Amino acid sequence: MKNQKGLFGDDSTPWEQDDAQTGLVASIVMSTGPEKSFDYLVPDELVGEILPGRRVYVPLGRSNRRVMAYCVAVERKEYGRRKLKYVLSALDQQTLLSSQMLQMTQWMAEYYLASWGQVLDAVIPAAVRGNAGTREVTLLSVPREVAVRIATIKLPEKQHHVLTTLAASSKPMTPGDLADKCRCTQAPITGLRKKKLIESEVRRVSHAHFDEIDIEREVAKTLNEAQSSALKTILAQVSDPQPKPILLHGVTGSGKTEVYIQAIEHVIDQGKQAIVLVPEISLTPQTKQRFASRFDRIAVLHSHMSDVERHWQWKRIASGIVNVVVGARSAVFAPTPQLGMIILDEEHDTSFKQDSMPRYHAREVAAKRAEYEKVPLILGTATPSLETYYRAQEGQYALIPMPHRIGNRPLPAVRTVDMRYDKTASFRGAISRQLYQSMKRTLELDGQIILLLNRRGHSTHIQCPACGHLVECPHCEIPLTHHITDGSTVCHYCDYRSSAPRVCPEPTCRYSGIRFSGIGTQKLEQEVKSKFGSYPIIRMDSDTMKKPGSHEAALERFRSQEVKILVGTQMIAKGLDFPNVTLVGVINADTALHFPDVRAGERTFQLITQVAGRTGRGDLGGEVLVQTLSPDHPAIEAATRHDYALFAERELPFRRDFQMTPFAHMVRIIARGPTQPAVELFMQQVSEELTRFAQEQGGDISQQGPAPAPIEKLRGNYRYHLLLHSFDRLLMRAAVLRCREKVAVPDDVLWIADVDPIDMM
DNA sequence: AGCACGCCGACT
DNA sequence: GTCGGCGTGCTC
Repeated sequence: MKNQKGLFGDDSTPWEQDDAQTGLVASIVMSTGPEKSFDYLVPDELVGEILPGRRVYVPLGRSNRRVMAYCVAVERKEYGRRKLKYVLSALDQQTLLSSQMLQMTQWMAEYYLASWGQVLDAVIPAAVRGNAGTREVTLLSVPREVAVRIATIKLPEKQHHVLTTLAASSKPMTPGDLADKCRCTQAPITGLRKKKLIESEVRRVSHAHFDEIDIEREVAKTLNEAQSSALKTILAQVSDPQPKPILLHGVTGSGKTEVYIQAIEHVIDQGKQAIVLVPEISLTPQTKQRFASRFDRIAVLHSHMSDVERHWQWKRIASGIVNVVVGARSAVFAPTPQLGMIILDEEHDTSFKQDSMPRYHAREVAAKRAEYEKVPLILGTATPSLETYYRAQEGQYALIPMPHRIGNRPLPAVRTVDMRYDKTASFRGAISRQLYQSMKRTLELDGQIILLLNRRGHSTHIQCPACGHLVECPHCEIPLTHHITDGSTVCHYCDYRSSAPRVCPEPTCRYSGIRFSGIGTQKLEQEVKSKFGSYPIIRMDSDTMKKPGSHEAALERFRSQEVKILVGTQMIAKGLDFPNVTLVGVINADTALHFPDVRAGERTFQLITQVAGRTGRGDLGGEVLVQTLSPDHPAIEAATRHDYALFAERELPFRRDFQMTPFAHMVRIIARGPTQPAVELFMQQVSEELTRFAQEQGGDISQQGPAPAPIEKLRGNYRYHLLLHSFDRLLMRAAVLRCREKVAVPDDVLWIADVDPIDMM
């Protein structure tokens, strides 16, 4: 290309051009590079091809290098005296994003401090962007005016045969197919194309085909009174022009899924689609089948899908063929053309939060999408997140309580086992005498047992085994982390440091055996084997469940009752429905409780409640034993009583006082790099800039840290973090943006801002 | 993110 | 004189 300046007419400086110009202007955003949006002119020949929600190529910079970008708006408007370049070409022949999706992604970019383009990259699967499983083909057809006079055209024999064959075909053909059918080479075809008797079109076609899941049909179940009433409330929102999100707060086993299914049936009757979001781990065949047995034309999206299939499913959904989309987190972006409802099951589940940029929470994104599409969002759970519960309390969300199980089955009795006294009884294992006896009794009655142990490698808090006293930071009330190497303790929130106590600091106790404890599932498995060697046992944790399909296989062995005892981490706490499970044992309820995390109590409550819900589902009843060193902890106590309201009542004031969710907004800043001092210094500078900004603005932003992250070193990188709290979201956002602008980042340091953080490690 | 520009030191 | 190091700033 020659002198690019010439492209823009004259080279006069802006102040020489008085009149503002008008034209068709496309706003575009890039996924990489500058974050702001750019304006380009749409050339006449591309009008109708350059549309919002499609990708385009544009020239950028002095060298006019060709970059890919998303078109987010097209508008005929005055663009002042600026010189605008022209869009080069369109990349997509179809629109990838509806206007609501564009709005929603713009909101995501603003809220999660990401660039719009980066969000769009996360929303459109790479498989779709790359047109996986398709290829370009040339399709030949006979123009109408040629077809009518075909008999009158004088042609060599071969060409005539080819032309009549093609004209007789109902569909356009590829050159290869046509040649095969006419038993000739490409030569006559090329001849006809040259004579303009055959026209060609280049199109992208998919060669992929996947069979629909063929599953036994199931008929609708009759709803009980609570379910019918829930359905009625939901349907009222469906017909509301401005529907509210709904919290379906139903205890484990209250029959929420059947309510979802019947609500979806109504949505489908209206010719609309529903999206069902489930936690990552729940995408096991059971969930799949539950929905597939009730709906035709369902798309199940899961993480182990090939690019080709993902693209194929995306296209199917976009075409409107699919009635129901079931999937994890990212299914919230499913391109349903006429969305009628979003359901988010197990609303409290942390796997709805994305752990890479943009770090969105599917629940929040779903709420936004539902708002823009004017459809109801149904949040179902037995243990709502406090964020959702608080919104329901405030009337922002509608609330449907379902406090009883189906068939009025009682919730299982939950008993705590106070582990503080086992030490004196010269007992050293992970299984207390009470639990041992219950297990023995259960096995004798041919029942099944689930043992939960939430082992984490770094559960290095210090707790007195005699009195249960926990060593906490004097400033944050967060458990101090014990460093075995140098005998020190650190608060990973505010960096308070002291040396590890030799005796229990509790004046009435002073026990000299104070230590940090930790036992993993592997060790537990051994202990169970030595005690109940004659019974088959299976262990499920991330170590034993690495192979794809192993999860399903393990659960099948348990379902068939071949295996009597299931030992595992929190992956076994969710959604399993085995009527023969009559005993659940929580080996150490305190592991989640003493995480250096603002939600530690909430997590503990949820975990115990959810795992307790795995029993008492059949006619045999069920019992739950919770082993703990802190039986009086509010979260554990509330969980043993199945009393969510009690838990919330105690936890919310604490959250308010400490300026935490759901009252205040939080942003966690994490930096990492291969050299510890560089990361530490950088975070110091970030912290100073934040303080300066807050002072300058006279706003209230509180800071915890910087401190080394609980996982101080990960894959060779030192990690530091810093937690911001504020009631003013926009102020805090501005503070982070200021740091991005002002604080110089060393080459080997990487940092990110996590909005509404969940993972504090 | 790229890429040009530009302002310094080392070389034919 | 000019080749090339990478710090700075802009890209519709």
